Amino acid sequence: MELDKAKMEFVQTWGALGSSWGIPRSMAQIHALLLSNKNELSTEEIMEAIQLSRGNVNINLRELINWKLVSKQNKLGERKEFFAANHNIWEISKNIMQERKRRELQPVQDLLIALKNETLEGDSEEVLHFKEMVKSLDEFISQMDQLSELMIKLNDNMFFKKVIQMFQNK
Amino acid sequence: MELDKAKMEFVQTWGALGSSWGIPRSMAQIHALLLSNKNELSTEEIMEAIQLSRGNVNINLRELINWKLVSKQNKLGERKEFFAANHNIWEISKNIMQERKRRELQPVQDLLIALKNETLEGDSEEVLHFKEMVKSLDEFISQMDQLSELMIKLNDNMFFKKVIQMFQNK
DNA sequence: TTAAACTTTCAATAATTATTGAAAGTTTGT
DNA sequence: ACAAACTTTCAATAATTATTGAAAGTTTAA
Repeated sequence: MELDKAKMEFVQTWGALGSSWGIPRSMAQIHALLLSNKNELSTEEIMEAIQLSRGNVNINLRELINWKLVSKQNKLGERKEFFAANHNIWEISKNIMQERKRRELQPVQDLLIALKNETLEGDSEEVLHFKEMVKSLDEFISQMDQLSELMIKLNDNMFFKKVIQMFQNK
Repeated sequence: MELDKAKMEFVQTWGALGSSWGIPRSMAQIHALLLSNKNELSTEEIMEAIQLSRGNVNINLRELINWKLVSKQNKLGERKEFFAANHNIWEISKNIMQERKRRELQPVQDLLIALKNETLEGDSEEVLHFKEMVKSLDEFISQMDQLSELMIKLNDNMFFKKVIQMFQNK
């Protein structure tokens, strides 16, 4: 198969994945294209490769930079800007997790904490149940949070593998 | 604060979270409502509480049942069906993870495996980079997969906490 | 200081996805 | 067999979200 065809298949599939997880398809596609390329690409090259408008590419590149998944590069003697993906899979996943946590999980945690501190009026058994639910959700989220922190620290591939193996036989 | 008000805040926030993660807002809202209630609710009660149409509630309840997050219940002497959430947070997260893995991650894994087995034509350095990228993504996904399997096994709260603590000081 | 090269913005539009609600379908009791 | 009670379906519609593209803005070099 032609390399370029393989790249485009990856771009499509990665775009679909993003899309079903609430990431704009174009953003995920641009990310996939940059991941596929060792070298940095210009806005024009991205537009051409995935058939997107200039505005779309511009906005989504900015977002990818916010997420720390892509960085701007300058080429000697070239006026225009080039873009390259961060190719470290651990950093990629760390940055995606951090960003989504901050944007989308934080509001939930904030509400759960607020609800924990509220005195609720109503049928006492129902109040008890609700409080219990809020508490266990909050605990669960905290634990996932800790687990993700842990994973970030354990970004040494080998060590991580060992940890998993170690507990796999439990 | 009134219990019902607290419930509705939770419903709204949970709905927004779902929405930003590619889960239909109504589905997440219905789930949140059922989580908030100890007792099972009828379609009518759900429609009333969240102001949704009968069709919407029906379809999203079916989906929640597919995801194993909700079950149908019968009440003695009542003809209509009632619905109750699974209240075990570990099972909830396990089921959500499994479902999303199956639906959305599987196609990516399939593609990555296919690409690993392809012979690619093109500039050899670029091919090498692309192959490397595919390989490390595939490895990463497998590891996350294993980690999630592990977590499912470690659904004993206490033990899980210990594991985290154990490595936290690393 | 000019103008070409390049980037950014954002109102308009398109595409996608979710929701409605009425009609059709099913089940149950008499 | 009937009809009331209830559930399901799905074409039409609404809501949301993403994308376009042309105009405005910026930077650079001569």
